[in-house]
Amino acid sequence: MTQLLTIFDRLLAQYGQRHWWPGETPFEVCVGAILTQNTNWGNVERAIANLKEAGRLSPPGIAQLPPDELAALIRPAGYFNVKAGRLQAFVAFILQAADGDLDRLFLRNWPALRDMLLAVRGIGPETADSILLYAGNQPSFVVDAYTRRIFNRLGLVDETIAYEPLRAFFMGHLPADAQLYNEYHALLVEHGKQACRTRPRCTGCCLATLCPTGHAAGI
DNA sequence: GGCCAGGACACCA
DNA sequence: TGGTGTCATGGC
Repeated sequence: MTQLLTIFDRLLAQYGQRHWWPGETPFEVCVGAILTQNTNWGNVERAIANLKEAGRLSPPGIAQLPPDELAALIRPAGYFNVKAGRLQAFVAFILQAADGDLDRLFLRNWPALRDMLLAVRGIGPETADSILLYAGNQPSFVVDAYTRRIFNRLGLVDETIAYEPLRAFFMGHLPADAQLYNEYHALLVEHGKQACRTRPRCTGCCLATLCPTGHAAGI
């Protein structure tokens, strides 16, 4: 608990509040969560802009669009055929489960809703947790490639740790606080982009003195 | 021109 | 259960 909060405090001091997730509405956050799968966020922004311009950034707007037309709109996000199917599976789910009303959807018990989201084709654990946390404000911690890389370098987890145990590591050591989870994941992404991608070890960054590999070895 | 980016899934052993 | 291939664009 203390160590995880120390890391959080240092990241917050370094980068400040991130005000995540970028998106004007909860639905836009959900769409972004699907489109950003293994994809640079800048490309996702182009795709979302296309959907907005076409007046299709809504559950019925996406549900009623022919798959090839939807794919053409989201083309900049990459994997456009795959993601078109995933977006339509997601909107079919929320239309069926809550008549397309996300506020209503998030009234459900969130662990049960997580299982329902995971059953939707194309919604894996990271996407489900991003939707729950950033669109639904539910305390479901999001872990990603940056999280695994950073905490492996800190010597706290194995680099091959699977998604669920890594998520459980955080949720077992932190209070169930959606605002804390929100900021923590956003800070980890920022740190991953700025520091951990450009340095082989976390020397010279705000976490250096906590890093047994980089700091102690002086790499 | 190669690598990477806020994954998920099918297939195989 | 774990490893590998596939999906694809755009920035650096």
